[in-house]
Amino acid sequence: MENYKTSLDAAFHALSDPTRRAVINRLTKSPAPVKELAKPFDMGLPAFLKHLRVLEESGLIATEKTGRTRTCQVKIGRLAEAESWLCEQRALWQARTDRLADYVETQMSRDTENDG
Amino acid sequence: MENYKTSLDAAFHALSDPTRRAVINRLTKSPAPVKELAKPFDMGLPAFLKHLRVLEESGLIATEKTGRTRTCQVKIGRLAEAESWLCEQRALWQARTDRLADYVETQMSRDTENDG
DNA sequence: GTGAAAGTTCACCATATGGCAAACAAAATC
DNA sequence: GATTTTGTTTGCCATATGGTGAACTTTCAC
Repeated sequence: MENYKTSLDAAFHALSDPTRRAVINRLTKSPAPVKELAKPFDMGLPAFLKHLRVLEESGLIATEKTGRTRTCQVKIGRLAEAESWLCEQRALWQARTDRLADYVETQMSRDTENDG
Repeated sequence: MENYKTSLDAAFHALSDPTRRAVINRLTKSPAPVKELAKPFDMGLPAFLKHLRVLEESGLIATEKTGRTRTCQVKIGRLAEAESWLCEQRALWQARTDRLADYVETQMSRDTENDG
């Protein structure tokens, strides 16, 4: 497995796979054991366990084994970190487009002055 | 290059690399040509171009060549799509924890009734 | 205590990723 | 028109990813 340096690397990587996103989506509704999580997917348990491990190592889910079943649940913090990063980028972009709109407006009113 | 089925696959994959996230961050401030974008990074142009292509194929940026320079800019829509997905998951999780809190509260008040 | 259930580990495979160096193309500059 | 600048293509490499089947462990139920 690759060593993702930052938590964002690992979180976004984990989210880039549809199986893993579906698992997250399922887990937002309630915690669940491995077998139930794996049921909707057309792949063997070993492959599915790899996905779970990617999710766990990214910090997007936590798992705990009691008896012979392993229960998984979402850790909302990591999800929120990723969301924050995206929000920040959108805010920066928005700030720029706002400044640009201001500038264009200023130019237009200046042109109007010159015309009048 | 892998064929990501959905735009979310491609977007999250693109965002899982620190170089590519840095490029997005830079581009939120203003469009820029390839060479300027590549300057902060300790890698050759060919490697950097691969990153740019991943970003472009994911729809997170658009590029246009005029003369010998290629100018890149953020496409905010894709960023917003990814953010929306995360927001949705958080909302689902929140809804559940709210229901859970309600339930616990109900149980507690019932217990109090039984106690009194 | 036998057997099924739920995970887990292992060895293996094809393909994708992320980097390099070198050669090339096209446009701007002198 | 020779040179530099900017980007592009090509071939190559090591490692990561996402899957498989087979063997194994532990726990639960009978």
